[in-house]
Amino acid sequence: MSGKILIVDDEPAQLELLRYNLETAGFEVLQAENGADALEMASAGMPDLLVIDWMMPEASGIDVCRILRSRAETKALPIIMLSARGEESDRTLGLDIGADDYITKPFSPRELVARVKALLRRSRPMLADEVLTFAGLELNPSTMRVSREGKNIHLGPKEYQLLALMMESPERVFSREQLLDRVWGHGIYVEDRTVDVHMSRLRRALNAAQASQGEDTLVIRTVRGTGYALSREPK
Amino acid sequence: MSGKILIVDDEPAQLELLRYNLETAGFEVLQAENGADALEMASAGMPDLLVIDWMMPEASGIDVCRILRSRAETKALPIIMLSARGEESDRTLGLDIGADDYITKPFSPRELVARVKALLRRSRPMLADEVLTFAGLELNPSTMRVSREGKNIHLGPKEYQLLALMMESPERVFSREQLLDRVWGHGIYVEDRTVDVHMSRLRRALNAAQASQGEDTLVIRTVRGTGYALSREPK
DNA sequence: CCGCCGCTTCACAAAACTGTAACATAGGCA
DNA sequence: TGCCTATGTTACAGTTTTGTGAAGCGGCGG
Repeated sequence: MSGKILIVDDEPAQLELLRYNLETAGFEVLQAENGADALEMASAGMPDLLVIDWMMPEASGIDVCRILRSRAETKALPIIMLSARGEESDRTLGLDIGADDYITKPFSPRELVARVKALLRRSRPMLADEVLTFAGLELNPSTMRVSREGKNIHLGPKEYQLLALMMESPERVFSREQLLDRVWGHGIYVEDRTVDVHMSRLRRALNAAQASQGEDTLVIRTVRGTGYALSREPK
Repeated sequence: MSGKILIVDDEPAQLELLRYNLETAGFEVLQAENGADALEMASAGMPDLLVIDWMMPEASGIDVCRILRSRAETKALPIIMLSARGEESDRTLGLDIGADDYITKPFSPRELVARVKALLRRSRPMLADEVLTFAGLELNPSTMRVSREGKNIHLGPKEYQLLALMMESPERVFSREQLLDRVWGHGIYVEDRTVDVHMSRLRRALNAAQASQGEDTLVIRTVRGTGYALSREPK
C-alpha cells in the first residue's frame, strides 16, 4: 500500500516523528508547519491523506479541516486529527468538523501506521468507484444505482448521497452536522431537521424493497440526541 | 489474546494443518474449502482475521480478497495470504490487493501463529475506534452500541454517557459532582439525586442483559458518601 | 409558460428521555 | 435499639427529540 501523506504540525520534533514513522512504513511524505502552508500543499501536492495537529497557532487544525472540506478539490481528502488529550468532547467535535479519524497523543508508531492504512483503504473504494455492499444492499457509485436482490431502488440525489456516505462506514453513527457537511457541503445553511426528512424518505425507499424472506434486515438506526447509523438488525 | 480466524484452502491436508496450529494457539477456527464458502463465512461468521491460500481453483485468494475489500462489512478484515512460492512479484501483488500480510509455504507453525497474533494486535485498535471492554461488557464509541455476549443493550443518552465515562476508568470512583460535570456539563444545575436515578436505570439495563452463566459480574458499586464506580464482582 | 420533481420548512403527533418528588431501604452511630 | 442520613426505586408530568404529511419554492425540460 503506497500513498502520499501530508503531515502538519507546528512542533518540529513532532513533525519529524511523524515523517520518520510514515516514511519507514513506505509512504511518501509532504510536510507543513502551519495552517496556511498546509492549505497550499493540500491543493498543490495532491496528497492522499492528511495528518494534522489539533492545536496550532494561527489557523488551527479545526480551521484547516473546515476549509479543506469546503473546497471541491479537497472535499474527500481523508483527514486524521491529532490531539493531546483524549477528551470525548474533542473527539466528537473533531469528527463533526469532518475529520475521518482521531488519534490521541502520545501514540505508537504502529497505531499511527495502522490508522493511516485503514483510512486509505476505506477511502479508496469511493475514489475507485467500487461497488459497496452491506446486508444485501448494493450501491454502485459508477452507475449511481442502488439495488437489493437485483431489484433497483430509485433514490433522489440527496438520499443517494446519504446512503453512499453511510455505506462507507456501516454501523458508524453520523451526527446531523456530519451529514450536512459531507452531503450538502460545508457552509450551506439548512436546518438540521432537513436531514430527518431525507432519512424518512430513505427509509421508505429501502423498506419498499426490503428482502422478502428473513435473514438480516438493513435499517437506519436513530441514535437519539446524536444522529443516524446504517445498521443490520437481526430479523 | 483470543480471536476467531477463518482459514481457506482447497487442500484438506493444508486446511487441517492450519486448523491444528491455530487451535493449539488458542484461536477459534472457521474453515472453508473454496472461495464461495469463504465469502459466505466471512460475512456470516464475523471472523477477526482471514488466512487464505493464494492459488485455488475457481475463485482464487486474490478474487476473494478483492470482493471482501469491496464489501463494507468486511472492508477492514485483516487478511493473511498464503503462497507456495516466495516470489517478490506475488508478494507485492498480494499486498496491493489488500492483504495485510503474506506467508510463503512451507511455514513453521511458530511463524504462522506469530504473524496472526501480530496482525490481530495491529488491527485491533484500528478496526473500531477503541472499543471499551470490561467484565464482558462492550461499548463501541463509533457505533454507540453497548453489548454483552453479542446482545445489544439499549441505553438512553445519559445512561450511555455515564457508562462510557466510567468504562474509561473501570474501578475508579466518581463523585456525583464529577459525573454531573462530565456528563451534564458544568454550569448545569441539577440535583445530585438525579445521578442516583440514572444509575438505577443503568443498573437495570445492565442487569437485564447479565451474563447467563457465571464468570465475573459487572456491577455499579456504590461508595457510600462519595459516589459510584464500575466494578467486577466475583460471581 | 406550464407542469413535474426534488428540496426545505412547517406543523403536529408520537415517542423517548428527564428531573423531581415521594416512599422504601439500608447503613452508621450513639 | 432507635434515630438520622444516604441511597434505591418508582411514578409521573414536563420537555425534548423525532417521524412524517403537506405546503411552498425554484429549477428545468418540454
